Amino acid sequence: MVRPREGDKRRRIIDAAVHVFSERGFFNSRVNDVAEAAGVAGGTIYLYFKNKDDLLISVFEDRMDTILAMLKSELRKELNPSGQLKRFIELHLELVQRDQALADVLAVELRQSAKFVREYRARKFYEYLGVAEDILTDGIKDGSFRADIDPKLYRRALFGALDELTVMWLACAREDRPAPCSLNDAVNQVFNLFVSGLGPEAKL
Amino acid sequence: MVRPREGDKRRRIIDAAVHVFSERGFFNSRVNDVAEAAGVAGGTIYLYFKNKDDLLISVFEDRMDTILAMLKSELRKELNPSGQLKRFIELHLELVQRDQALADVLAVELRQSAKFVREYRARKFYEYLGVAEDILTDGIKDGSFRADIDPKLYRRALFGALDELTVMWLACAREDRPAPCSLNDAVNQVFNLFVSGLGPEAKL
DNA sequence: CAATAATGAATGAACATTCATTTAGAAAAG
DNA sequence: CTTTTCTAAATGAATGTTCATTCATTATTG
Repeated sequence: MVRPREGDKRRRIIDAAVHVFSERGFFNSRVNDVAEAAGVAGGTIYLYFKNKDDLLISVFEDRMDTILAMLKSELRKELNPSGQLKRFIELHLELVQRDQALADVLAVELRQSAKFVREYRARKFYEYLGVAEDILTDGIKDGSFRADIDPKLYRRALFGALDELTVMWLACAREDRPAPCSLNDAVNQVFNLFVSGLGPEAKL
Repeated sequence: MVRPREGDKRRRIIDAAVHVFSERGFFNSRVNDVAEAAGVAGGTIYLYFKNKDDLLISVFEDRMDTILAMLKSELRKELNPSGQLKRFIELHLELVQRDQALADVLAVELRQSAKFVREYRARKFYEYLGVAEDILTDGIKDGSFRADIDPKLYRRALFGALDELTVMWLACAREDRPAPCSLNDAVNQVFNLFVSGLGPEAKL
């Protein structure tokens, strides 16, 4: 059995793809751009990926594996649903700051693949939503969240809110505008929104 | 002066584009598909629009004009920020049900144009966000909303939540799955979320 | 020297856009 | 009221470019 000659070429290609896609956008990126960035010949991409769409989807799957593992392990350290919710928000927004290229691919570029949006079932996206849903149902069970919410709907609302903030943040970064607020502020605002809403007097 | 031969061709093309784009997706739609659907020759598109991207952006602008006018006139009928917020949510989600093709173009297809996402400043999108922001600041001013929220952030969270619900709804419709809940339920859930949060005991 | 990995030049399909030509209606002329 | 002329509007076949993808060839390694 012949091993790949150097390092994991598949990994190198995926890493390169994150950066190329986030810089030029998925549709403006040539497969050869990714190859070049990975230090590999154009045709080599096709030894590891079926086509350009498959490469994008593979980027998604690869990174989501890491994110989901990290997310689950971090949430296990939180004792109650409220703390988990806060940590969930924090981890989502932290990622945006720590790895803007990845955030851009996940929040913007992925939506540009018809394959992804329409055909491919993003099992790992639903897994991410599932983590949020579990926090909500646990919270309902132990009385820390009201019982009359629809967790399927709330998990989407939560994801949508975080995703939109991500897009806003990325737009600022791309245009060298200052971030609208600190990470900590954003986490607190979103957490407050979801726990207390707009109501004038917060319980806490 | 020679008038256009029949009806407003520009309008016919825009109307056709909404349907073609929502059915096949922006990138899978040929300019000729739109022309055919509009009962017009391929080249005619280019008498009214600079290019394919410009057509997409024109669809956006055209429809947003209508939506913004309707939105503002409806909100004027509401007496307090709370009522306005509820109506805002209602109108957003109502549109998704009433005109799925349009909702799909606004929530999904538009994100597929690099021009739109990266270069074109969607003034009318910010106008839409501005309407939400005004509701929030009015509410803070008259004491119905807490003063420690960041309206710029909350308006995004609100839009993001509604947008994500839109995407969910459209996915269901496309796959002939039943809607996750009634329009009324969704409106109440989102309104409750934003006004009262998840806290176990709602004020109301 | 197999057997597999990698290469990158060549291919060909897809499609946005162009533009030489045609059409239709308005005005002018008779 | 025809007929002719004129011009903007419309047409759609042809163009040209842009890549994703392929595959015959070369390199590597056990």
